[in-house]
Amino acid sequence: MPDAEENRNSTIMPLRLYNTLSRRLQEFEPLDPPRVRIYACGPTIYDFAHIGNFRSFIVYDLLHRYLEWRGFEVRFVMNFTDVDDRTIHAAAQRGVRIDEFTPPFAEAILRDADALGIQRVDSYPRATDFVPQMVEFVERLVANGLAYPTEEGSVYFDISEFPEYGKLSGIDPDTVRSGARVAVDDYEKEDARDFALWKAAKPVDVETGAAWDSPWGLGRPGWHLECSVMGLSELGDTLDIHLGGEDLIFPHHEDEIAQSEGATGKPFARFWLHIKHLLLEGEKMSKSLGNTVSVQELVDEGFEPAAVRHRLLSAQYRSELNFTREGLRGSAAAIQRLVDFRERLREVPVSDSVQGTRVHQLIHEARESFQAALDDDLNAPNALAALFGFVREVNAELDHHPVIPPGDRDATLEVLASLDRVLGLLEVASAERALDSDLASWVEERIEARSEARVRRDFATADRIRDELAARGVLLEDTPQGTRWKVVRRGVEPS
RNA sequence: GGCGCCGUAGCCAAGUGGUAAGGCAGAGGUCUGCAAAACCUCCAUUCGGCGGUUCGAAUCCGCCCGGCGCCUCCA
Repeated sequence: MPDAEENRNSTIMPLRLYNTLSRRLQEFEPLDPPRVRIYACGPTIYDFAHIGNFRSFIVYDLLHRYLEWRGFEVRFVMNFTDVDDRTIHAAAQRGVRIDEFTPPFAEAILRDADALGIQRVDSYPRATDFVPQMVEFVERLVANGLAYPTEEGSVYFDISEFPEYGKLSGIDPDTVRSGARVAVDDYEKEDARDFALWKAAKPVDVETGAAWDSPWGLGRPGWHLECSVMGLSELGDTLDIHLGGEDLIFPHHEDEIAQSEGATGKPFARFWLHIKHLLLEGEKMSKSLGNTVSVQELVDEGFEPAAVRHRLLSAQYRSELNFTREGLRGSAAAIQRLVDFRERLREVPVSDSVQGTRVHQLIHEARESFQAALDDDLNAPNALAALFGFVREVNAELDHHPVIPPGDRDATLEVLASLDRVLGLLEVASAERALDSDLASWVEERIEARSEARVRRDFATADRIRDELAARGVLLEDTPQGTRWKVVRRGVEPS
């Protein structure tokens, strides 16, 4: 049975999401059901992404998967910012053009995203592909009296013409502290709070290929403008959901609203969701502190991507997540528990002539609480609790029923797969555990030798073989159906 | 200075008025040649501290302590 149909029909409770705009939990219903249009602020591709970026991307993915599981038809767009101050300066430092400089970072991010089981979205627009639309958009704002060009060839948004400015962040523009960061701005705005839509080209922009012709001369789009134009171009005037990191609320998203609504006269995004930053080993992680860690580095340390995924899902997206190695080891164990559970089900002896188990009841309860958890503003920790509670209960049933009806087994495997279409944990773990056949046949050969030794009751030999396999990361389990084996990777041991 | 968030067991983390989910780690037990896996039992009379409201508070209010975010281009 397809999830979408089943879950949509069984839906009693609405999905509620915390909307930064209203500062409340709100029932989510798309403008044009069952279609949902989502725009997520993606990374600026001037460097490799760290685990903090991926917390956001994992939450984007959780929402994406859950909406689909819920039966919505999702169109999901995430941009790559490939022209802004940072990409230009980084490219200039290396003496290359931005179009040579940025692509490898986008590729690296997608590679890590794939490893973490983040579903590819429908479109990954790059700002540089939308410059004509951006110019046109700025012209509209100027025509609407919301923007003004300067003599040097920049165009600024005039926030005094947009009374609702501040409605997302709650910031009153009149009280914005005129701080050091404003002072470094070397452009000629009418008001320090106005923001650049279009920036007159500087020599470094031209050198790095980051300058385009416009009615105001050679220049380049401002960062805020890029996201508005990509979002509107790809999804239409009103988005159902706009996603981003909490740091983007102000000014980035505030400015997106001002521009977009100023240009279209329609609400830009109905729901704004913001993902809280994570802590790394109890400390703020940032490039300036030099304590960032990447997905690849964690993999090199011996952690599996499925464990990283589990850890990133282990806190609700609006609460702080303390990302630690110790926690990651716990996640690896949790993943192993799931993998073992599925394996146990796949191998459980079945017969039509035995009494049924409680699994149908357990399945019902698990689905209910799983959905209730995610309906509650994507409470992934509670969804995980529902899953693990189910695993424990079914394991207990299996302990009491060595043989079960095939329907019980199939239904259990089915619900496991269904919940995992949202969580993606088994999906990622399975991809990781695909083994080369050489290792597999060697392991099979050693197990055969060990089994023979056990039959002879030569346990010394049997244990030696088991140790030999363990040294290669292969663990054995003797079951009534014979010896099972698995490869485990739990990350580095604590020092 | 302005706006806002958080502090729950060894670790991670749910719970926002009715008497503390889940995962990891740990202890004991069942099973096993021994293990592993699985299951069972135990593991916070208590939720940073002190007051207050209430029949009842981790949950609401106040103060204090500690940690943190944003305030013009950091997910």
